[in-house]
Amino acid sequence: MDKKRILVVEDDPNLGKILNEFLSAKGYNITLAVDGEEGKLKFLNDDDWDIILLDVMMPKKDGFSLAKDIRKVDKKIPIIFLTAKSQKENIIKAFKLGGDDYLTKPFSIDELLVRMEAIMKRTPQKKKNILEDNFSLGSYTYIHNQNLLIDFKKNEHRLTTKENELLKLFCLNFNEKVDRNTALIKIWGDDSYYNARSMDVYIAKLRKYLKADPKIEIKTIHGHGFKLMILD
Amino acid sequence: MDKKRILVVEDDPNLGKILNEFLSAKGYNITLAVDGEEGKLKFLNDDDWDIILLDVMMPKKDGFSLAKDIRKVDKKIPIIFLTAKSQKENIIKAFKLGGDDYLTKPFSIDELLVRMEAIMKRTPQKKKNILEDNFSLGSYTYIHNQNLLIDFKKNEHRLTTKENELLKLFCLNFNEKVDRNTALIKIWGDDSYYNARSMDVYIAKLRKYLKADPKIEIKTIHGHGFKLMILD
DNA sequence: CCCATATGTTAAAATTAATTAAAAAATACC
DNA sequence: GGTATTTTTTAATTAATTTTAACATATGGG
Repeated sequence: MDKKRILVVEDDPNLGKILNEFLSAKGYNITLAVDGEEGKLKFLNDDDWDIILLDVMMPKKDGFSLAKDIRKVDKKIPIIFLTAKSQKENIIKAFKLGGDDYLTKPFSIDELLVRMEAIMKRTPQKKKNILEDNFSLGSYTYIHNQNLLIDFKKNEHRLTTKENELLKLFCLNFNEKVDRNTALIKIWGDDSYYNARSMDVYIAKLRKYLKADPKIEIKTIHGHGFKLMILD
Repeated sequence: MDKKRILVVEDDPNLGKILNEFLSAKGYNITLAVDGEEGKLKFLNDDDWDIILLDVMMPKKDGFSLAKDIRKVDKKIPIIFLTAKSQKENIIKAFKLGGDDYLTKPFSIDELLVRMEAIMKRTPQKKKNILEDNFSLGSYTYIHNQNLLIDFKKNEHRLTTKENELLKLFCLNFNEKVDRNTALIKIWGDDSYYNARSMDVYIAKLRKYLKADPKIEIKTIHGHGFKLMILD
């Protein structure tokens, strides 16, 4: 089984080091970021995190603000806040922002571990295996890391970067809604009007590629986004 | 609308009363047990709890022991411990027993609420409000995830997103009242005047689609909402 | 029975999405 | 380094969906 991947965003190098060593020893794969902006970059740069630990007070971008940005793109990834100050309003705010837990420093690292595990126990496994090699999409085969979409007659479509990122996002969220904004921020970096129009063009392209199998549909959810699904 | 059901096992009558009143006011359905044994009986006597709040120190049967018994029967039901003493070993033990959170008295009741909601957000809904793929609606067949309403002559109506969400909500609550506000908040996000008028337009559309079968009716409950039902 | 309010219905307006083509930008090739 | 090719973005048009508006009708309390 793959190691779970944890993004730790923490500006205190001591605590960062402790977390890194302890959690690595427990079999996790740790990535450390030392401020909110670096945390955001690392988060966006990758898409198979299992959990995120966020310091609240940090340079450049605080943990609450980062959590808000993360939730725009990913509604489900577990987030635990680690913080020095623990006023009641802050705790409530942390959960309202979509946080899953809130620990006040200094905390027991054993407690952090069991709390992390309790949350992850309730979090559906990421479908990273689905995209490991060949993803079967109706009568198509999709090999995302070769940008290849192959139909049942072995005709190959070589996908461009953007086409591939979009299709990959849909496959990772197969049968689930993908919000327009989520896709725009993840793939284009921001959700401006013109990027949205550009995405619409790519949706049309993907639909054209996929039309040989009438059972595959990129369904529009008006005002929200899209859903890749197979009809039966 | 069905309320979430909470089993509170707490021997302190004051705290029990506070929890009952507060959580009831927040729209939950509370059942109170005053010791571990009563808690166990009430838990076993019913099988659609949404979350369990357990005091640790209680007469007859302590919270840890009760949690252990509950986990023998149900691996998934969320459990939150509420306790006066907060030694590190106890916290760890609580989570090792399958607990989902651990609050030390006195705790903020608002914090309890947001923590409960954070856990339940990650807990799959009970099956009872999941619609079958092909829902038989009088002489129609409704395939909600394809936005299709098919009449007995195989004529298809492709429903728009809003039409579909509304019909789906009615089918989930077939033969039961759906409040206007419930529908507005679930589908439109808020219950402003114009959204309400918009919903009325959609009600008219659905009635038009469904008029081929005179037995199907979206009944108006003046001042409250609607009820989808079949006449006989 | 009246009246204020809620709901029903239809059409027009506004918004959002789909599609196609052309322009611009990026990349590959010689 | 310049040119051809591919990819991406912008633009313009069309289509679909949703909201607003205007007016009709029904309901229930006083």
